[in-house]
Order: sequence, then structure tokens, then C-alpha cells
Amino acid sequence: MLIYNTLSRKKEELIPLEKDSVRMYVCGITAYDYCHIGHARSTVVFDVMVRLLRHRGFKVSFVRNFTDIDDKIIARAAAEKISSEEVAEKYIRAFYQDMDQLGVLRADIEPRATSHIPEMISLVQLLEKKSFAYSTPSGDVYFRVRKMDHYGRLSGRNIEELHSGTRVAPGDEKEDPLDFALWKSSKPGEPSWESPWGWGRPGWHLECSAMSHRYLGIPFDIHGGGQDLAFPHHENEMAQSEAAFGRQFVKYWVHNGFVRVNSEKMSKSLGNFVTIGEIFSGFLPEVLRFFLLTKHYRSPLDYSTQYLLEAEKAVKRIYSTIELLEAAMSRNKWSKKGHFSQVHEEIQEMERKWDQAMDDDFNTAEALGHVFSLVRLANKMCENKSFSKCESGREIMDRILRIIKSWGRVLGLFNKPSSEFLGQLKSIRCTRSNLDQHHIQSIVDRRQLARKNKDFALADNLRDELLQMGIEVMDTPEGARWDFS
RNA sequence: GGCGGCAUAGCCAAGUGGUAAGGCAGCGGUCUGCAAAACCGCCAUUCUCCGGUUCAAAUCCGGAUGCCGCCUCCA
Repeated sequence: MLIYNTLSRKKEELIPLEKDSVRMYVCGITAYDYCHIGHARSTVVFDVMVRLLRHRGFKVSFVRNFTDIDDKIIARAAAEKISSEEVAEKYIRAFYQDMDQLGVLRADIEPRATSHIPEMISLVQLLEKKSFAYSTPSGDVYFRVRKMDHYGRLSGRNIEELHSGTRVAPGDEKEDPLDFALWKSSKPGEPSWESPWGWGRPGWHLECSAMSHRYLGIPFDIHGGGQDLAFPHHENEMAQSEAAFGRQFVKYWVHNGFVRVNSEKMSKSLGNFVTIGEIFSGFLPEVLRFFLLTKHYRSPLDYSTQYLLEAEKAVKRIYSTIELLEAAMSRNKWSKKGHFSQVHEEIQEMERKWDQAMDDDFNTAEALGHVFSLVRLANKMCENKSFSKCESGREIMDRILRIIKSWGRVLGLFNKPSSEFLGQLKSIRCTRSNLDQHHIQSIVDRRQLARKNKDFALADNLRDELLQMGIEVMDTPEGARWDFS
């Protein structure tokens, strides 16, 4: 398995520190607002990584934290006139609601910063003892960046470059402008904890160092997060952890690319973000999840409604094939004739390619291409009557179905009953177009009656009427069905 | 200003040295009372541009242009 390591800027063979087990930490959200598509992407991408690693037989210990104390939470609490705890609680709950719908598995451990204050304090004390940290008269504690060799190694910058961009603010108690806060003294009214340096709260980077150490030990295998966390967050995390424990912190650093809108990063400050909840009012969660996996996780992903519509069609195509296979399988008479060893070979080749794509730095975009190859094969098989009626044809259809489901379990897709997905799709599309399913059905019924009476002119008129509403009628041996065109 | 990334058809997108996956849209055909779905066929002699290396380049190197990100909170 290959995994791209930000530290080396190369794909590397994934060799866990401990054979067959992977310890993985991903930076979760700061709970101060609803999640947008960018959060969805990061969470889904790492969810797929965990699923694939487990599928490949690794025992994965997966930690994803919540930052539940920070400046923005405090600001939000003031704005909403509730406590910081309530702010964090509210948005953590919203996170679960969104991510559960997206099919994101819970992490094994989901620690919160405020539950690990003692660990953080002892980490700072350890850094102080090793003189990597110093406290100031006002009760702040800073990390001495210049004392750390190779600072900037992760994000690819050096201290001198960084230094040229900084200024010393008047009244700053830092020895060096590059130093970052490990502990911040609190202002009156702010949430605070008692510490050797007085009442205060932890700096942002500290929690991840403390919690990863506690739950995974050091070093551990994979540390992930959004690209924007590489600097300063992960750089500082690495510096303080390696300074404190005197050994390597993380073996593989993994960063996902941004979601963009009109080629710009989706972000709060630009105001171009779309929350997950907003998407769900018009699209099924599985469509969003599929969309997020249509591009390689490290590349930027452009978002637009049009792309979501395309993803919707694609997922529908896959579920339609699943439905077709399930319907075919429900037959109970099978002839003994026919054997299709070549088809089995073809399928095996697709499996090989799928595995290879996923094992090459989690190339879900390519892997989805192979899903469609399999779908086309399945449709072709179902089309072929001599094939779809014989015993060995049944075996192949069963095999394809099991492969799609198995791939789907890794991707977190395609595992709903097809009738459930297709039904939900219909109803959400009705919502989107402001149409009533019963009304549509009544027109379809009238058309069926007209057809029965061979009044094709009326039947065609009704078809046109439906078409104007964006509805297409399909005449099948089992009767008329309708769907959005 | 410093550092980094990206550029593949009408759109989305994979492909890091061996002759361009896949999806959407479009076109022709099979099927159909007409349709739809599905299937079959077509749809980039070419990968932003200009040089170079090589038997061979979308892939490697140099340059140009364009877009984006990080350097401050950000998934």
C-alpha cells in the first residue's frame, strides 16, 4: 500500500510501526459552527482510509478529536449568550448528525480537549523542564521555536523565511515572534483552568499532542487533517511532541485538499460555504459522499450544484444496476447450460485494478471508474437472456453483486437496499421540483388506461404533459413506471 | 514578498516513461405503438504554450502563461 507523506513529499510504502496494526489520529472540528462541505470532505476521506486499512486486515486504532475550547468558541458563546460548553455541545451534536447521515463511522476514541487539561499541563511542564518552554509574568507559556532543530520541516519552510514575515507586537512577552502559545492566561469571565502558571487555558496545538500521546503513544503511524492544518498547527504539534518526548512523533502525515467554489477555497471568511445541512435539504447524503470521492483526496475539489446533480445520476446508475441484479437473482428457475469462465476472468481483472487503485494512495476516483466497468458488465449480462437464465449466469450476477457491496463497504456507499435509495431519490427530487408523487401517479394511471383503450393520442398527450414536468414514463412488462428525466 | 500546488474532450475526472480509465452531455443503432432504461458503436493522433533529455514524454528537466493555496483562525 502506498501513502503520500507530507513529510517526505512522496508516496511511501505503508509499513506500520507495529506489524498489522495502524494507529491513526485525525484532527476533528473546532465546535463553534455547523459543518460545511469542506469538513465533510476531510471527515469522509479519512473515514475511507480507516475502512480500507481495516479491509486490508490492519487493526486500526482511530482517534478523532473535538476542539471544544478556543477563541472562536468563546466568541460564539458571547454571541449566542450561552456558555462555551453549550456552544461546543451544540455543534458536536450537529457534527454527529451530519456525519452519521454521510455514513461516517465513529472513531474508536473521540476525545475532547477540555477533558484532558491535566495531560496538557504535564506536557507543558515537561517542555519547561527541558527548557523548550518558558512562562511570562502575565501567565502565558510559550514554546521556544528556535531551540527546535528542523522546525518547519513538515510544512516546508525555514525559520529565517518565517521570521522575515513577522513583527514583534508592542508589549509582546515572547522571546521570539515565532514562538507559539502552549498555555494562555485567561481574561476575567473566560473559561479557565488552574495551572502552575495561574488560571488559563491551553493553546490550540497542545491538545493534539497530549491526546495523541495518551491514546496512541509516540510515535504513531498516521496523522491526518486538512491541508490548512499543516502550518502552523501540525508543525507546532510535531515540534512540541518531539521536543517533549525526544523521539519521532508521527510516521506518515496525510493532508486532504480543499473544497472550492468557483476555484476559491470554501471558507467562512469568504462567505462561500455551503453547510452539509443545506445540501441534505435537496440531495441524499450518499450523493454528497459519492461526490466527495470522485476526486483524489489531495487535489482541490470544485463544488457546484451541477456537479452534485452529476454525482446523483452516477449513484443512481449504480443502484439501478443493483436493483436489476437483485431482480434477476430473485428468479427461481435456472438452466444448467452455459459456462462463462472468461467473464470470471474479466471480473477478476476488475478486482485487481480496484485493489491497485485503492492501494495507490487511496485513489477513490480511479476506483469509482472500475465500479462503473463492473456495472456495465452486469448490465450487459442481464441484457443477455441466454446468460441471465442459466445457473452459471446466476453465479456471476451473485458475484458481481457481492463485489459491488464489498467495494461499497470500503467507500461507505452502495449498501442501502436499492429500493430504499431509489425511492428516497424520487421523493427528494419531488421536493426539489415541488411536485407531488400522487399527482404524477394519477396522470400515469390515466395514460395507462388510454393505452389499454389504444387511445395513443391521449396517451402521448399525457406523456408530454408529464415531460413538461420533467417526468418520463417507462412502459415495462410489469406496467408503467415513472422517473425524472 | 517568501514557499508550495495545479493545468487532460463541451463539462467532471484517472493516468508520473511505452503510445489517453471512467462519469455527465451529444450523435448513430438495437429494443419500443411512441418513449425511457439498458446494450452496441461513435465522440481528445492528443494532454496550457515553448524548448530540452530519451528509441519512446500527458508523464522527466528548463522556461513562459494562467489559476489556486499556505505564510493569521480555518477540514
